[in-house]
Amino acid sequence: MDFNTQKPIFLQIYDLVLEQILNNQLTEGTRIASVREMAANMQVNPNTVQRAYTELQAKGILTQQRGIGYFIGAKAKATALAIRRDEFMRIQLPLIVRQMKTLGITWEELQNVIPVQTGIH
Amino acid sequence: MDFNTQKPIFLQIYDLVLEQILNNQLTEGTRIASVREMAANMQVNPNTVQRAYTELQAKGILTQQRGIGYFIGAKAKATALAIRRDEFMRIQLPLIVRQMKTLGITWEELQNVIPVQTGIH
Amino acid sequence: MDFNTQKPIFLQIYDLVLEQILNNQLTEGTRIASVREMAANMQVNPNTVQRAYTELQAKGILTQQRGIGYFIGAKAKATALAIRRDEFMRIQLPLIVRQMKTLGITWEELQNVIPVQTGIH
Amino acid sequence: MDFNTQKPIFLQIYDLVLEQILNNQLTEGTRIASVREMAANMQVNPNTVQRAYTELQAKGILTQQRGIGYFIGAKAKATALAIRRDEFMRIQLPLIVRQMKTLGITWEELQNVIPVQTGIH
DNA sequence: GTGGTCTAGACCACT
DNA sequence: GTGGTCTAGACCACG
Repeated sequence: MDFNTQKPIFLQIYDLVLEQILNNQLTEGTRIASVREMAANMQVNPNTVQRAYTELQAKGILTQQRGIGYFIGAKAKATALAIRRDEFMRIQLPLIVRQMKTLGITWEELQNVIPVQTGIH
Repeated sequence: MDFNTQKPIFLQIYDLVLEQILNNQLTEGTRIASVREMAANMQVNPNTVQRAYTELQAKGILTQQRGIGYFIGAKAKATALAIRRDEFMRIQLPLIVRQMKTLGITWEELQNVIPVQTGIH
Repeated sequence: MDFNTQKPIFLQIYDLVLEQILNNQLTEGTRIASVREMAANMQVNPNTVQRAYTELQAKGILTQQRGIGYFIGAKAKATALAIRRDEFMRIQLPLIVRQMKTLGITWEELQNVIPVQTGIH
Repeated sequence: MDFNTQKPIFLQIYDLVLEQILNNQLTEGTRIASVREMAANMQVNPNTVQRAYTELQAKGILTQQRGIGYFIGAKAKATALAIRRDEFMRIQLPLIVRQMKTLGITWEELQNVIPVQTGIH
């Protein structure tokens, strides 16, 4: 976890789980670390993890079995992908396009820069 | 101003000024609305405008003449463009690329969606 | 059992037994499944079944014969009905009436909707 | 607030606001008590109020103006009514119907009891 | 002043 | 053991 950024910790955990589902590191039906375990792993207060899990549950990514723990829900991967794509297309993309216009950056220019960046990492 | 978003209002003003400079709506050497005027226009607390102006001044976009007001600095347009491009290329672009990868979005797909969005404006 | 609801599992079992008594699926004097059997059937922790049985015993619905098992008590059906009716009339009905008032739902409207719902079962 | 019930306090506050909107005690566009004010009124921790407000905002009942406070949203009344009606019809009504069946309570019986109850209160 | 987040620690119901 | 709620108190960004 990155404690020195603007992004709330609970959101960082939320995103982490989503990403691990998209990466197949967490597969549908498996149990995810308990609130307390995750809190210990992340060096974070259990309440903070709780909040992330609650939001994930509200979106159908996690399901809960009482007294047992949280599990990756069925269709979690599809849902996660849909959520992310929607966010990207609806919120981020328009901002990007608008900014490129005012800055006079073209798509061609962009695609020339990208190979350099992705080649390094 | 959009009061119902997460983006701080002072940042919205900051961005607005930058954009107007890039659009030549504000040209170098002209006087920009006073803190109070701008606050009245925007239906916003003067403190908020003050903060935006202060940050713009720190970046050399605005210059202050005490008792007279704020002026668009020399080279403001070039500076604004440099700031924005740098931000975009160094910070935003890598995030975008990374996200597109995990979401499986291609550049071709993106360019198909964009005309629809930009066609509206 | 429904693990994904807010209703405690032990209460779900409690309700199930009551309902089966009212439906004559469980008749007075018969032996009910042992805690372990029921737990196995329901895919549930024996403690959970135990709790349901204990509460049923406290209300006189079940009687326990040590070393043999639990039995449906004499007058179980009458008791079950009394408990339920009392709960319904004293606790639930006033809440329902109050809510219908604030929502502007009439009894006529309700009875139009119900056939649709009950027609399915 | 009722601290001795099963119903979480934050939900009680949530419901209270919804009810006051339905009662026209809170009208669209007005500012609702700040988190801290409400917390003081209710003798409750600010975090608890915060949670209620956040959920209300997520449902579009409240809107937020940064640094100013929460306001009753446009269409709040209609939304509140829709939420409540949906809950009632989808969740509560089927339970009621099912219970009436097993208890052998008829609608006629019900409507005879109700005038007595509502007459008193 | 406003809301937003986080921690530490507690208590509770449930399995 | 599990999660759910709550408190007290703190710190922060924003207006």
